Amino acid sequence: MGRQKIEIKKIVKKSSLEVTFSKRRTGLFKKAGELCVLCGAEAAVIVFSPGRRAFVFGHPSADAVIDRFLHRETNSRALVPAGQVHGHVQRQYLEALGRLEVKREQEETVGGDGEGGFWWDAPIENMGLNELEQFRGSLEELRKKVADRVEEMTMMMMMESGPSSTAMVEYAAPPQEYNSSGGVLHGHDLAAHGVPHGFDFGFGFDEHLF
Amino acid sequence: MGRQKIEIKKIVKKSSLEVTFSKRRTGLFKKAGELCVLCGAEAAVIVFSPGRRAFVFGHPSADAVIDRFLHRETNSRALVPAGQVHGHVQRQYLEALGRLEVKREQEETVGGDGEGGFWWDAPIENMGLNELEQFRGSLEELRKKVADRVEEMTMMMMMESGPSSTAMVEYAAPPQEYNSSGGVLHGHDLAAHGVPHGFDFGFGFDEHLF
DNA sequence: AACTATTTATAAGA
DNA sequence: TTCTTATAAATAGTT
Repeated sequence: MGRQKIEIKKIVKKSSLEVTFSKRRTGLFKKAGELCVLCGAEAAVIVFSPGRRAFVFGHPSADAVIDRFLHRETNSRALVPAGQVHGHVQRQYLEALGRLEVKREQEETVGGDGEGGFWWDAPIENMGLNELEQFRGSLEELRKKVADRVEEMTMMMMMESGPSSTAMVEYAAPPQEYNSSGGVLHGHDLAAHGVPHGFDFGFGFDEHLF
Repeated sequence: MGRQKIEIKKIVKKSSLEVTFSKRRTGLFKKAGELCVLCGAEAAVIVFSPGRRAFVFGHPSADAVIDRFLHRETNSRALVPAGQVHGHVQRQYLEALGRLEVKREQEETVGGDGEGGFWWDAPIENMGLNELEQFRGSLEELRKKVADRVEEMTMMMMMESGPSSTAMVEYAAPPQEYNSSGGVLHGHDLAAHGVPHGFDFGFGFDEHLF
């Protein structure tokens, strides 16, 4: 949608990638907001830039939508686009497990044009089940943290009110940076997430941020 | 973007609303997918139609992105659009609790054009804390179900493989209905979500679905 | 950041 | 509902 048609393939030129990411993320959030208003829908959009920065849109809030989604897994029906049902379930779990030590090819300005496929298309047959166990353990831990959080919430709920609305938030990985507008919610406030958090699988990558 | 410009306000004519929701939801997912491919980003989009049906887009999977989001709450910076920070935290929790008995004004073809505000802007001061307890209890229940699910997964993970890709899934609240395309994964399969599920608060409304 | 030439998305209509 | 088509929007390449 511009001076020239582009193929939907990874942009290699970093500067272009950044500007495109910025423009399209904005457009995506706008679209999401319009959908909510026009149709009375509720939506959440979470986007992680290749630089690991998280951008979030939510109406009425990302947490509300995410919670709603996470709490009603039963009674579902899938409409997978192409012909890809195989490995779906499996892959989701792999992802949930915190993503394995599969090499990730991003930010590397892979000169050529070959798609090469996404990293999560990597083989998984050899994966052990210990991750599964780890997951179970983490969940148990989660349960505990939630129980504790309930106490905190009990307090917090007593002291706030007033209208709110659609919120677009950027969760930054790095300590300081990127304050274009709006107030800053501090740790304590942000800790109040619908679904308790704070448990981690211990995985992660070190990439440049932008 | 069509024969005629439209205002971004809730569509009252139900038939139009359904068509618009469908078209725009599709467009939103497409945009999200393009953003992921073009920029090497990861994104998740969750949309609940006014009929309470959930549509989900995710790359590499909604769960992966959601998990990643939920696990890194610290170091955040908020960019709230208007001037609305009040009640945010609180509201998030209310949402998480499964939404209270706040009258929901949707689908009702409220003739006029007055916005009237969203249902979630309803007062909440009178809410008790019993819901909180119920939440805690549900979580405990969740933990159990997850533990069981781990067993199932152990089995499932052994028998699937092959490339997959970005997945668009529709989670339907009602038992049967709405199969426009793609294969149908049965309960057992779909139960395999990154973040365990299956617990319910017992709330809910009965609305038409679309 | 702004500015347009074009490509896309999509509101109506069939 | 699925397909057209006229237009409104989004945005790629530039400045």
